[in-house]
Amino acid sequence: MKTREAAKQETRGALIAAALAEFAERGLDNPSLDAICARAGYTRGAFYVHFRDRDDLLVAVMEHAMGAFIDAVIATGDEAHDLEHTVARFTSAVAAAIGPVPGRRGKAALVPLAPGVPFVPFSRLLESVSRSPELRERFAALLRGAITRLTGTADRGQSARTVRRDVEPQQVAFLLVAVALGLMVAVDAGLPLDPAATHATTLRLLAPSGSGR
Amino acid sequence: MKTREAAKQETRGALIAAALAEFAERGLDNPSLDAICARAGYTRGAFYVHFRDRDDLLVAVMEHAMGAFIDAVIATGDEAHDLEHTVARFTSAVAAAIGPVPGRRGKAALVPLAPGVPFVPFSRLLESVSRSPELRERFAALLRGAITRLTGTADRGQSARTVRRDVEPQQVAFLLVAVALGLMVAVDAGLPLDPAATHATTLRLLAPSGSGR
Amino acid sequence: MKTREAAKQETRGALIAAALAEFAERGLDNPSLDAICARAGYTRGAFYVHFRDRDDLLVAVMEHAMGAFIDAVIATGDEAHDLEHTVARFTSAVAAAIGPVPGRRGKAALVPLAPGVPFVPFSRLLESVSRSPELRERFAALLRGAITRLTGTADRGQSARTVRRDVEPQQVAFLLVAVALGLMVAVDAGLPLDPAATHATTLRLLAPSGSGR
Amino acid sequence: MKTREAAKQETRGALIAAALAEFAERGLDNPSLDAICARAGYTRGAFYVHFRDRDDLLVAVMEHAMGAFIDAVIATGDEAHDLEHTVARFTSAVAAAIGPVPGRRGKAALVPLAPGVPFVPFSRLLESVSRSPELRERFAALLRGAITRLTGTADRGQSARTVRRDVEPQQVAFLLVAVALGLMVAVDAGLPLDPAATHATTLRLLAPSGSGR
DNA sequence: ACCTACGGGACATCCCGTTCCT
DNA sequence: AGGAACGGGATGTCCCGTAGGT
Repeated sequence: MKTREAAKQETRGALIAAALAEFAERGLDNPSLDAICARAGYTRGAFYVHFRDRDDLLVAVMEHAMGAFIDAVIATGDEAHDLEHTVARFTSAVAAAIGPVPGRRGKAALVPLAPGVPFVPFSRLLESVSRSPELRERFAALLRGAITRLTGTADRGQSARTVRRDVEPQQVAFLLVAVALGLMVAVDAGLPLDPAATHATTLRLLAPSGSGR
Repeated sequence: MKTREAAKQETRGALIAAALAEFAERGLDNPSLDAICARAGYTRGAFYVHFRDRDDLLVAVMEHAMGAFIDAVIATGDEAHDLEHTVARFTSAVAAAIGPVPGRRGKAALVPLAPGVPFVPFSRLLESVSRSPELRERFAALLRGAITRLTGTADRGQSARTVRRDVEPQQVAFLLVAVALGLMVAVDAGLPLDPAATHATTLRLLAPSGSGR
Repeated sequence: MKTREAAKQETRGALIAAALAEFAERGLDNPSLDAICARAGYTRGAFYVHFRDRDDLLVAVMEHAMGAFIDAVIATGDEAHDLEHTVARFTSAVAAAIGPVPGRRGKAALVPLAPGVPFVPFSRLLESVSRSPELRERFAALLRGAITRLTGTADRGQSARTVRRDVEPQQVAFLLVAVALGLMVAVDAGLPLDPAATHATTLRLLAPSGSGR
Repeated sequence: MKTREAAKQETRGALIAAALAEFAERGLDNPSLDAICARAGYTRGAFYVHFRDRDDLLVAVMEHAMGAFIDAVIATGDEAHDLEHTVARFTSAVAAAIGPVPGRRGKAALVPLAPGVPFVPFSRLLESVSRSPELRERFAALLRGAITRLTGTADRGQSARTVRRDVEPQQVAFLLVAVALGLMVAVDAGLPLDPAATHATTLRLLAPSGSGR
């Protein structure tokens, strides 16, 4: 057969993919392990080789979802040069989170994972974060990273006179992250979001006082 | 006469109280209905007289929690005259949410219900919101109400020149609610919160441009 | 629906019947509880309402088989007037135990239950007897009953001069029961049985010394 | 050189001994292969080098037990010169089977293996016989051998006028084996055995008609 | 209104047989 | 030869929702 480790990772991957699909289609709690395993082409005997229990699987799945979430909502890497771009990005990302799944009225606010991959409701992500300490720490680290990056962005903005200078960059970053999270929650709850207006207002609050307009 | 109705409501209340305690102690999913009913001094037979199913109970319990949440975090009624008070109120409320339960380090960000009553993690509240459409609608209504009130507050602030006038009151209200929700999430995830700084920064962003300081 | 108790007994009966069929077809250990329950039209949830565990079911099934066993092999009730009849009866019964299931070469020596009902290997019966104390006691009681009846038969035989008088009736009865059991085991093990010869020899050993021939 | 083969047989022996001990202590089905292997100081990896599967081990173990059983109960070799000795031997052997294990009241009728070695209940032996065709055949062969030897014994007895001559020696042998097996079953089921009386009655049935007494 | 218990279904554990690896 | 671990399948427990019964 294969080389042990390869087969193992393949099985694990198939289980995670199947779980992801089931979670997206039927919620985080409804799919039975049997259903997930059957979809992956295995039985529960295989499952317990790779995961301690159901929660352990959930953590593994959410680890995937989390990176995508941060990528989409908070902004990644170095391409986020200015605050304007960043804010535009996450407002539209949050807005987009509702759009792509029109058939599912009640379950808006999903976290985009990867292109062509199913979604996971934001509240499910928080739920799993609150369940598993590991995931919790990982989520916190992601938020801290986002704050750090946004702090740099804000700092550069102040140097470039595109951001007002009477507020501390770190506080600005913290608030922006809070806003991003809060928007996810609000949209998840069904509040209508006007991305353009939210974007405009946020930028105006951050703009230097004399900046025309 | 009335005794029938009274006894019935008493049973229902006892079940809700027991559920609240169990939920706070062991999470939203772990406590069995048997455990909850036993704690209330009944069996599941009584339970199904008062609630359609487990989710129905959860809704009832969270309805309680929700009012308290809004009271504590978003501000209620008429006593919130100015934005400064309002913002101070919710930042300190969020901060306070961590304090009162020192023993449970990892499970911060709890929703205060009533004095002397157990707490429910914010993520649990979101979880149940995402589960039940009724609760979802109720939560959305609370947020809309908060936005409405805050819109009024912002509007009055603009008239009184304590709030900058180049932003729409409704957008400000929406963002403030988002910040409040986001802070809950962030604190829930374990991020450190500096209430004073957050408070100060928020107010400065909203202050009129020439407002000294 | 039904009147509680009726439905309960119906379910229990269906499970026992299904178990009996599965045991006869596939052995005592091979059939899974799922298979048995499915055949009865239930799930394992129902099973554990009626039986403590798998062994408990086995006991219940064997209780049925046991009565039939005694009926067929050791002789029943009052119709067994003389030893000749009795011995003829059990030798032919043991011989018959092999016949009716031609397809199953290796699994001879089955216990006839009721007409039109599947069979159970004698060794399976002993196996379950050795597992459950209740069943053990019940089996012992049956054997004691058989000995008692045979003692009476032998006694009457002695009075009628058809049975030799220099042996104690009780010892004769004991030996005859032992022979019956031993024949079952021997046949179960695959030894060829000549019912006529065995019958004749047994009777001759018991006949009075001067009895012709 | 020989070391390979020696080590191999040693491992196999250790596994059989461990299995024997476990079977005697906890039954034929309860002990897991892991438990047996651990007791022998190996893992299941070693096990499957020496045995095809669990049943294969059982056969190997019971092959041991079987010889001892025949030795003790049916009589061996050439020292069994007359029927009186033979019958005395197996009645006392069956009686002895109950004695040596006083602590385990409920589990009488054990098969002595070797001095100082644990016992196996007779029903266990039958159980395994009914499971494995090889073992079955081996058991049948043993019984056939016993019948052959007893036939010789009976024949000699008839020549010596110590056994009645109006019955065929082979039928006598067959019945005696059946009685031996039946006594094992009866004692296994908890019936009280009076060895002396059983012995005396059996002999009298076989004695020539005019033989005093 | 409340209890008892039946029946469905999920989950975690255990054990076996096999396969890769040493 | 022997160990490690993967994957299949069965078992028993737990829990939920419902339906008889008081």
